[in-house]
Amino acid sequence: SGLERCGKSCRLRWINYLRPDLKRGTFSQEEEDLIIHLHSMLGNKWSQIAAQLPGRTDNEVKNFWNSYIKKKLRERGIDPATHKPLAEATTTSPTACRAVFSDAELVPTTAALAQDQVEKMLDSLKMPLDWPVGGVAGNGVPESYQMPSLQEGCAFHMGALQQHCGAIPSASSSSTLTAADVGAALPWLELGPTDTISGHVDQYAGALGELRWSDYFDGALQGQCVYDSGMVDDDAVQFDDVHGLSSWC
DNA sequence: AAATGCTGCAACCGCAATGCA
DNA sequence: TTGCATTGCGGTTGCAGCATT
Repeated sequence: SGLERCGKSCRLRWINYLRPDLKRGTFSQEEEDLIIHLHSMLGNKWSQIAAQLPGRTDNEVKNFWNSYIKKKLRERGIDPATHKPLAEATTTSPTACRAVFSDAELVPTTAALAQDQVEKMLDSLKMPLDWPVGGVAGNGVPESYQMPSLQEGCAFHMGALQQHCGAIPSASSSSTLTAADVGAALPWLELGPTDTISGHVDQYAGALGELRWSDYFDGALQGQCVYDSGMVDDDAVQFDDVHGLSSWC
């Protein structure tokens, strides 16, 4: 054609349009699910998302998100930016503001957490608890807490933890997770000497490594998934602590 | 048939990171 | 170390094609 393209423009056109290995055509349901899943973990990291989709470019993924998925999620009452129900932004009701967590935000606890460790954790997080145990101090703060579901297999909301504890190793960095990482990220765990915390670290790292797509609960009333049922992986990490964590919103 | 609005997507823009002489 | 070119990336725009009025 008579179009004049600079080198940069040519390169871009090759990458996004002319490359022979591009898949083209509409996105499959599997690709759509994967994009939503990865976006919940990575945000607008289009190149990283596209890297998991053979034959798709970051530009294509970005356009697909902006033109289709975003709209679809909104129609389902989900905020595309946060992957949480839109209702959350307009209400303070504890039952209505239940978070929609992605796998990346969930880290299974260990059975080894002692009750005093749990209490310490909840206290350090300053959670507005709704299960105080053992009376209330003069300042109105419960003296101790009960977290019935904090047992093996339940999960924390990583976003909330991150606000209080700073950087927490992400799933993508789990391969390099060390005891020091966990200790630095989760100081409230007070895991103890190195030789005794390896089990915790292994479990933490292992759980991160096995995180999979699933479990987007709105949970407010029926505990149902806010996304299509086909997008749920039944083998996903069990998340059974929605009740308590809902009060964090 | 014409005007207007909407949508999808290729392309553009600007910035940061990287490579290299 | 410095300066320039190239590459990578994410946000945004322009526009063709389609739908609606």
